[in-house]
Amino acid sequence: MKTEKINGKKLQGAETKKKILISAAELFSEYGFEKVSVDSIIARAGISKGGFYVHFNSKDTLTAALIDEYVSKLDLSYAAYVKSFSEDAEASEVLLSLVGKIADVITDEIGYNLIRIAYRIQIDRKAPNGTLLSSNRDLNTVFSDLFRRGVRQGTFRAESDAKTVAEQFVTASRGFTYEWCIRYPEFHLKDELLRHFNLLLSGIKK
Amino acid sequence: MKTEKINGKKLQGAETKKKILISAAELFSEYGFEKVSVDSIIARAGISKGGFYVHFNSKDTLTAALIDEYVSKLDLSYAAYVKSFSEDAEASEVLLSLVGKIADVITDEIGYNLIRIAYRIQIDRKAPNGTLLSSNRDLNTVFSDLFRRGVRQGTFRAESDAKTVAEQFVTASRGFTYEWCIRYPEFHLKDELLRHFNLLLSGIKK
DNA sequence: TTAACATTGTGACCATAGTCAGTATACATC
DNA sequence: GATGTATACTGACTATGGTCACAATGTTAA
Repeated sequence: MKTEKINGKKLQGAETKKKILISAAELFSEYGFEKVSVDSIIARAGISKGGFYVHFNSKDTLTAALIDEYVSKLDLSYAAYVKSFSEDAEASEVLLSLVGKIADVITDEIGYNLIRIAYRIQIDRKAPNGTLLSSNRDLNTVFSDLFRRGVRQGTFRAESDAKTVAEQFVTASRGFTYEWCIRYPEFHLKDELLRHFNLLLSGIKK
Repeated sequence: MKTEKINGKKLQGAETKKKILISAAELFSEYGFEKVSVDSIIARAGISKGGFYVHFNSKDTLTAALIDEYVSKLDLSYAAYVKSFSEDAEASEVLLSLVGKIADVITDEIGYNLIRIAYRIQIDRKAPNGTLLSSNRDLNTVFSDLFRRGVRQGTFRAESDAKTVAEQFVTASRGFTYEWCIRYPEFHLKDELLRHFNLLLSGIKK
């Protein structure tokens, strides 16, 4: 008597999906994301081609799910990082530290290969919209909180909406990360990001 | 007696390459960039698979060459656009107009599909480095000239190097265009670009 | 002239992502 | 219990980008 008979078809499906995710994760960590074929994943998971596509619309969808899982852990650390500063710390200084931290995480912890694949998948749009984008939602909040702190402290202009400014911060960060992907290794992400945010802070006009 | 015998092998090769480019351009305009296979290109060009790969390292390389050809024409118009303003025009106003113009060209003239493919090819890095990036070199000059004008007019801070600032402008433009690609059609490129450049101009700090 | 070399070109072949008609099984309804 | 339906699953098949051993032909040097 099999467990799936007791627990129903949906549970069986969920277990198969988990098997795929585990097999893929293993293979990816063994051979790297780009060298793993769908065939090798299904071979290890012990299922058929068609079975794979019951659970994932594409190889990219699976990859996105795994990357998302991995990256979302790191993403949580941003809020913690900001909290490690004193409440009285200058918003602009915390902001620049955070941006530096983001650059470090991207270049050192996540790494070029993973980021490049994630950014390619996003532009191909084969993975469900926002699987990878959504991980930046937390970051959005962190940024808008920091902006509000600056306004409260009286050092930031209060003209703009915090949410809008935060979105621009995230977009700029992602944009510079894209640039890093297409210019790697010449483009120094941390330097350029900090330069840009410095410019954003002080402005160009007198 | 064939012309290629008179003019040598290299000319023969060049003509084949041209045949490929023309066939591909025709097919792309008939069916759209993504629906054209290498097989259909070589069928129309009347050559073999191997012959194709003598002249192009990948399908993306060919596509990049065609996109580059198409886009480089449009790119020239930026310098002309800036020249259409009076020399005395406020640098910041010309800058914002230019950014708006760039957004218009991207969204209306080049279009979502082409841009997305170009940006994907760049991230895949199968096309020779800079085939598409280089088209922004002119834009770089336009931006740095504008920045210098602002400094000369006394409205811009003179702290930064014009070349560095211009690079940031180009990077930010490209970054926001990437964002447009992954968020299309929700993300409004022109609005967001203008918003960002406005912020860059006036700064966040008081 | 001949021999070595470089370049263009051929087409069979491979790798791999994705499709689809059909099968099997669990569950709901009568 | 029979029937119908939804979901999971199978595996052969297709589409397509790319490779490679080899052939043909032009070029250069002895």
